[in-house]
Amino acid sequence: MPQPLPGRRNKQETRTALVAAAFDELTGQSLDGLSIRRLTAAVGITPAAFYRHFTDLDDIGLVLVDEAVSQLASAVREGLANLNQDNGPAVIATIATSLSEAAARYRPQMIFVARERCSGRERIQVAISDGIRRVTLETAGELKAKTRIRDWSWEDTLVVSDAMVHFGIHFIEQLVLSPPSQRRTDEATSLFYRQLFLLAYGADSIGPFLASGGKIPDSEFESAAALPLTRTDDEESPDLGHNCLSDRRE
Amino acid sequence: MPQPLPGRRNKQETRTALVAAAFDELTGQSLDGLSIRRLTAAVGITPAAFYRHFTDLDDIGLVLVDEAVSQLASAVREGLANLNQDNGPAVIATIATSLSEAAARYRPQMIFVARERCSGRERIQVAISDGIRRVTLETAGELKAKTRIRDWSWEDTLVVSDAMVHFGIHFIEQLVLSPPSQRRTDEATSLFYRQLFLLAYGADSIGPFLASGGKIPDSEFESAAALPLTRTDDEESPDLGHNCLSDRRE
DNA sequence: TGTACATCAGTGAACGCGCGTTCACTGATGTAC
DNA sequence: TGTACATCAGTGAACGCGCGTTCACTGATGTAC
Repeated sequence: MPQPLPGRRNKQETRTALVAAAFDELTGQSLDGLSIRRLTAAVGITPAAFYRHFTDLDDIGLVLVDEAVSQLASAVREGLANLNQDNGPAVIATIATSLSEAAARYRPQMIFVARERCSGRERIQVAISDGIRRVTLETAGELKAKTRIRDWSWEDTLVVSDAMVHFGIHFIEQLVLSPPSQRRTDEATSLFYRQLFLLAYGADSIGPFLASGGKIPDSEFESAAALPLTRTDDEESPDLGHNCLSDRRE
Repeated sequence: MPQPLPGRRNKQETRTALVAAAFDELTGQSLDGLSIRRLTAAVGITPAAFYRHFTDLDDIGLVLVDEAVSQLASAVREGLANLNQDNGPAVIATIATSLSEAAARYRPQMIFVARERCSGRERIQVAISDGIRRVTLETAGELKAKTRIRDWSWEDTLVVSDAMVHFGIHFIEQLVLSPPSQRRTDEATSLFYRQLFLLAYGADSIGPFLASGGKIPDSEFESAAALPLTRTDDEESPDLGHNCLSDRRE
């Protein structure tokens, strides 16, 4: 039975078209401004038909989040693929290339992430934050697996991966939120490149300090002093799994 | 003539109330979802009266940007007030304190900045980006004036200040975008604190490298290679002015 | 092969609603003389 | 002090519009026998 199910003629196609049209519309406005009527008009169906596919705007929004975060995660994963501690500049260049390719190829998806990351729609915002969190965790896993950071605590590693991911998001935002221009692209790329460099230098510089039993002095910063900053070798991995991003729901 | 102008009874008061009500409404939704009718109802005037004060939603939006960016800039300026190269941890703690105080005191304003920074309303987005750019420039000026970074080129200094500002925005976003909880606040503070530390270590570590005539190798990163990374002492300050943020329009 | 039936993606009309914006107006305030 | 006048923040009714959602329906498709 390779034929489509009875009566379900092109349901999946229409659904896909709706999602694509949504990304397209959201290139120029926020989810709050999306309208079911305009969306269905773009796909060539009646407004009422929308409800055959989604229960409401938040429902399709979560699908958008899923796809967008997924593309972001792929780009990051690709960028980190040949992470190692020996050829820093090349690794950083690879990361920058992966992200800027993703920004070009999946521009609507990246715009969506940037825009709705802080949106007022709580479910959407939470879903995106969770996705980014998973990317950050995976990045931390890669750092521990492949760089000198491997001796750091998970917590300190996450400080680095969070910084990397946010530099990356900042980079993508710059590439994607105004009409692409070569000059702006070059500037953003150069900025991202140097920021990762700065981070690598910082981590390298703190690393030996920690390894020699040192501790970043935080005594003067009372309210955050509760959290440890020392090196720990035997710490448990957080609820991560190195390919936590692979198990996409289908 | 200390009395109000004829007929203008409480115009300024009403206007202020509208702005306040707008920030209040925008705590839970984006500018795209704001309605003139709900806004005026919150203030206790008729929808039509809105047009005595603003021409449309974008118009009041620009006023919101102005106030919000201004509060952000004040917080950053306060945080940087006693920057110097000798007591890193204390300086970083001061910055963190200033930002988290601003997040608590001006929560609606900070939410607005976070949310509309990538909004689809171009004029709003550009206005916020410009504001953040000014904060970044001012931060760079402070770094050059008060830290070891003073020997860096403006361009490289901006790499550091941009990173600092975006860590700061990231920090504020975390404090402000979900209901405040002590645990989350502590975690975000600790993260911000360590990220600035990492940056400081990175800058310190690259600094001597540059000062000894070194150059960060970027030969493997062709597309960004056009931009210089060497130390330059005689470079012109960019269009900045150290108090470029002080000349608010009244 | 032919007929009766089930499925279900999409239709089209209808609904009530909140929206932005306009307009002639009101009435409190202050000024001119 | 009193009167005529100008100013203008706010009114309230009205408008046309696009919105989300509902509902009984249609008609193409595939299945049972």
